[in-house]
Amino acid sequence: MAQVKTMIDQDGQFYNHKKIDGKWQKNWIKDEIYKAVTGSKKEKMYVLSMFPYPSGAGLHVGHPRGYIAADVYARLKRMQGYNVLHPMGYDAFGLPAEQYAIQNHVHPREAVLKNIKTYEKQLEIIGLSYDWSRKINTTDEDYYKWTQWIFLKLYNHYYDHKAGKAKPISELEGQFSHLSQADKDRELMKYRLAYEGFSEVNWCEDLGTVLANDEVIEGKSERGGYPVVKRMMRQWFLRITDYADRLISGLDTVDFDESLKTVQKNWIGKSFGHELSFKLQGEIGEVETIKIFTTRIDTLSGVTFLAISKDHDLITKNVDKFSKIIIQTKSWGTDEKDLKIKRGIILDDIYAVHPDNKSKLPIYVTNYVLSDYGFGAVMGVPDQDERDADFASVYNVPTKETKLEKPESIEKRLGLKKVFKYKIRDAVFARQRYWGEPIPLKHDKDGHITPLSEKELPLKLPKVSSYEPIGSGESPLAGIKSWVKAGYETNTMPGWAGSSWYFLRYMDAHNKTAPVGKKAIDYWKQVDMYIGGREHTTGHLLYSRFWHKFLYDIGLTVTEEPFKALRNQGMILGDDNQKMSKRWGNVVNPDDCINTYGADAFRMYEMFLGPFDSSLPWSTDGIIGTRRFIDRVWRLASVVKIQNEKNKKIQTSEKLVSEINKTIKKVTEDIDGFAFNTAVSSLMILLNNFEDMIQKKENIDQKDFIDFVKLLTPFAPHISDEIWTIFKNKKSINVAPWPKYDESKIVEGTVKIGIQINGKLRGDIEVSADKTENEIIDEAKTIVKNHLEGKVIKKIIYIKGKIVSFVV
RNA sequence: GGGCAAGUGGCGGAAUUGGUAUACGCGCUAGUCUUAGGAACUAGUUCUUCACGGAUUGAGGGUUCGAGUCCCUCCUUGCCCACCA
Repeated sequence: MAQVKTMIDQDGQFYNHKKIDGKWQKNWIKDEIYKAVTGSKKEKMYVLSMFPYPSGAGLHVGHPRGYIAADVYARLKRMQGYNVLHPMGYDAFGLPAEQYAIQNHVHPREAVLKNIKTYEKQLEIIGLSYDWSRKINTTDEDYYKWTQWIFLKLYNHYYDHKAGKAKPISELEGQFSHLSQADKDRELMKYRLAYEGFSEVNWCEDLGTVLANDEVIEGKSERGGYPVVKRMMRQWFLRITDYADRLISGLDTVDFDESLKTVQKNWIGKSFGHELSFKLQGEIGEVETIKIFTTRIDTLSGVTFLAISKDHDLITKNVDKFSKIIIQTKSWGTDEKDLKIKRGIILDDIYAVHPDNKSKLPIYVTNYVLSDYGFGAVMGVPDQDERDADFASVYNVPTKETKLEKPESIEKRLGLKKVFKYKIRDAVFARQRYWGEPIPLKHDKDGHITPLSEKELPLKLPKVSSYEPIGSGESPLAGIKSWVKAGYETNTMPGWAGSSWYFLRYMDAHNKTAPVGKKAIDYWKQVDMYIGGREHTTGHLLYSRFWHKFLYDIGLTVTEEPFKALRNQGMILGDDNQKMSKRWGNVVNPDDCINTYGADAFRMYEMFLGPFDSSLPWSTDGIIGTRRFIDRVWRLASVVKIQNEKNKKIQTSEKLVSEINKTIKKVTEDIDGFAFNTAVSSLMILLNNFEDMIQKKENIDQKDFIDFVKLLTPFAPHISDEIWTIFKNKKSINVAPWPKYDESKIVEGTVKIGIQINGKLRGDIEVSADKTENEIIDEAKTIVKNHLEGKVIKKIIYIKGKIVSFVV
């Protein structure tokens, strides 16, 4: 190694990342080498990182991990000759910007633009290969125009379950032509994929606003600790439940993590069972039966009671009769702790009849039956169901031994239907807030709703004097006279609206006549590789899949699924193994790391830390390792350069050529498989091999060295380009062809294999490729002859290239 | 309570999927060069033992010539969902 050092000293040069990083970042933009070309003859490859919500806090070292991985992948694909689309943008509607606006009395847009600026500066110095010409921002009018457009399409379509796809609502209008306008509106609303309805919200009287679930802690507002109650509120919903089956079946066609698929399937929660009506007897009113859903119809003989929720029709349609019960149930808490205690009230003078044995079954109003699943009623089988048993023991309901029966015979006897039920609920698509897309609908005085025409889009957010929700719990839009007078909807869209289709917009970011043009969607089709956090599994990812399927139905997209493959990154934790947060004071800023060690060392370290999908603690100490690596590559480059200038004919040793070919294979496969940490480590091993050769005064052909630099390029694009030019190459190494390996050169002359006796390692042996099995075994015997003395060999196992094992 | 992961040196982790455990990096120890070094380089570094040797992948058991890897029981940690009938 002494030789290496001397040469460096003569040059007096160390790698100066501060100069070189910025130089190449500028060059790349100037030469537009990362620009994706729609319609190119090259094969397309759409690599996407989940776009960020630009918060005021900026990036910490955990955020870029996914971006860097996506970038490494995109750079590999580009070098492999693909036409790569790798864009970036911002998801900027939502609560934090609005809070900031309220506190600082500025327009939320100002906060958003300020934060985006910070983000962009931080992203820039990492050296990511984005095509910035396609940048989007969900709060731009040119963008949210199309979010509103999609909403209108949802409003104007229904789901035809026979055809298995969405169809125009106009097809249904004929059915209701005999009705009055108001009745017709009401009927159609039951079919629209975007529909108006009511749902319970967390209402805080003192704050005069609706709160999200995570803003409520133990029945009190997080801010101020004021009481929070449930209240019904007018909302908009999207009928995602109509797509439940396709959202499940589509999972079979995509390359996602199996555990993630399971989470989505469980979230959708499809279960198979039966519906059954129990006749009521006694002092019954309007309601004559209680309908239940069960997945265990085979346990019917064990039913000893019925349990219904406090919102069941039987109660709500007999308010006078059950007024006492209604008052009592109101005091039942809804917190986790309250729900652990089973509560119930028996209905007097009224009971259900068992369909088989005609026994009288008591009916209880309980807190453990959900009102919005099944029919808000269950048959109680204490003998079989733990929860029913739990309840029965508290209220002394008798238990009956269950004789399990074949579902088919019960179906036949009672004439039951098989049905499917889903856990997933229709998605609430309205927020009583200012900073979101206005919902493009008009309410007439008589209650009739008129959707805006496409020409009227975008419906722009009006200026308001205050961003606080108004005291009625409605959004600030309800406080604007002209807005209300015009009849515009005062709810805005939720934060996930803009993010449910943004990946389509990148394909054709400046299209004025459609969300995405025909030519662009036909070429790009779908995202080939999507990278982001696992926390979006049941939110963004499910909603995007839903929207995409709808857009497919109406002919806008050309694939059923938006994302062909998905990879999740693990979280970067603080060095105290806790989530990085200001609260714990363990936040590490990428800017400082990059400033000290350079973008390449930072990028490599992020990838080297550990497996991409596992959560790992950050330790800035370790980054010195990848920085040393960068320095050593730099020194090696100057040595190789001098060697090649001195000698015209240079041949790299066979052993090193073999190592290079091995590494080409390994790095290519590892990046494809998102095993970045082992890819980096194999680059380090190869560098060690190069240095060994230098130490042995062996020469290295610069062509072979450049192959190594190419392997390095996806991880460390700056130094790679700098070395590339030092060796008098033109353009950028980032668009140079990826090296290919030669399988025949990987095979080494000799292999060391282990010798085992009864499974214990007792020695090893150097074997050349031309030796036969018998020769190897005989040689092995002599090596371990001490261990074999006086023993009879019962069996010999030989695994080529791995092991010789003697059983004695 | 349910589901899903995962337990390997002082630390982050690797192991061709049943075949030489601890690659690579950090840290640490010693040395070289240096006015100096918290720089760079060289050598060493799982534990135990002066050594020969022995032990070792959360614990215990099993299958196998051979187990970090497969099976069973238990323990621990992390994440997600939580009364979905």
